[in-house]
Amino acid sequence: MPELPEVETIKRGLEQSLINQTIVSVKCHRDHLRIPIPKNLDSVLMNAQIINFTRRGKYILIHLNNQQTILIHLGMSGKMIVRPHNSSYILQKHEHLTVLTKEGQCLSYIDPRRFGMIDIFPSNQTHRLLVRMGPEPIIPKTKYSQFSSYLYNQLQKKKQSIKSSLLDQHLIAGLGNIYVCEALFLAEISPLRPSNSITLEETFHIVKAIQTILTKAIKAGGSSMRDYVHSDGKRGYFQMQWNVYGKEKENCSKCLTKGKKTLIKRTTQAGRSSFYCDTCQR
DNA sequence: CGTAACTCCTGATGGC
DNA sequence: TGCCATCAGGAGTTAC
Repeated sequence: MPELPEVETIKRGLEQSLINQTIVSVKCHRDHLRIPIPKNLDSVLMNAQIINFTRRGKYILIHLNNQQTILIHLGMSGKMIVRPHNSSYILQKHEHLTVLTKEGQCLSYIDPRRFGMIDIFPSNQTHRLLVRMGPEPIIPKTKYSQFSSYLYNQLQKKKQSIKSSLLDQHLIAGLGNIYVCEALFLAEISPLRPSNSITLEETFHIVKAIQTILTKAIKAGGSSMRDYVHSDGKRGYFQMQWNVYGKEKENCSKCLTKGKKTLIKRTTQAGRSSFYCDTCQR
């Protein structure tokens, strides 16, 4: 389940191994993922040169020199792997797209659960799925106040839980279940709180916590990329130490440092698990 | 308009 | 050991 840091890590990997390369082979092994894979994907990619890669929220954009951009989402189980191409290549299980470059690299899109998507749109436009997306959460310190005001104003309009709001990509881009749980723990805010009960000061804490957790995760992802040939987002997760996510019934680390023993709780919100410490998080 | 439920999918896990 | 039920979850879409 790649979230912003994993997607960023993958994007950087792709950047380092594929930029300026020319696509000479495209093999699509399936007609749809979450949405149909465009029928003209082959013809758009064929002979195109890759200008660069960007990321927007959890989407990766591949900008081509033919005025077309490829939009990629990894869903929950998607990954992209780049490796040198050789003739003994064996198709991976759930590999839906294979792209070869003139320079000898092989890019594979693999997604067992097929919640991901691949689409094409003209480079001078914004893809419809990106139009209403909220701002990127990683910002310079000088913009924390401005961002907090924006977020606070949005939260004031919402009755749903702060947990659900932070997962809403239209409010903030890039956060998934794990990082929302962790950010709320750092900010000492209960995931159960109604969004409109969060004060401006608390919003500021949340904004800071999001910065901290995402920056740390990207760093972990970057350092865990053995070499840029592999663009496997999961590796980033493995390096991270979670405080609450997946830690139901384990001791809260923050409480332990204060000599208290509190067990992490798990609850379900909007069909997703939330993990939190009800002593630290209020 | 906002919110919640529904939907897609496979692999891992737990109970019997 | 096998089989079934359950869960995991991103996010667009639909329904209310």
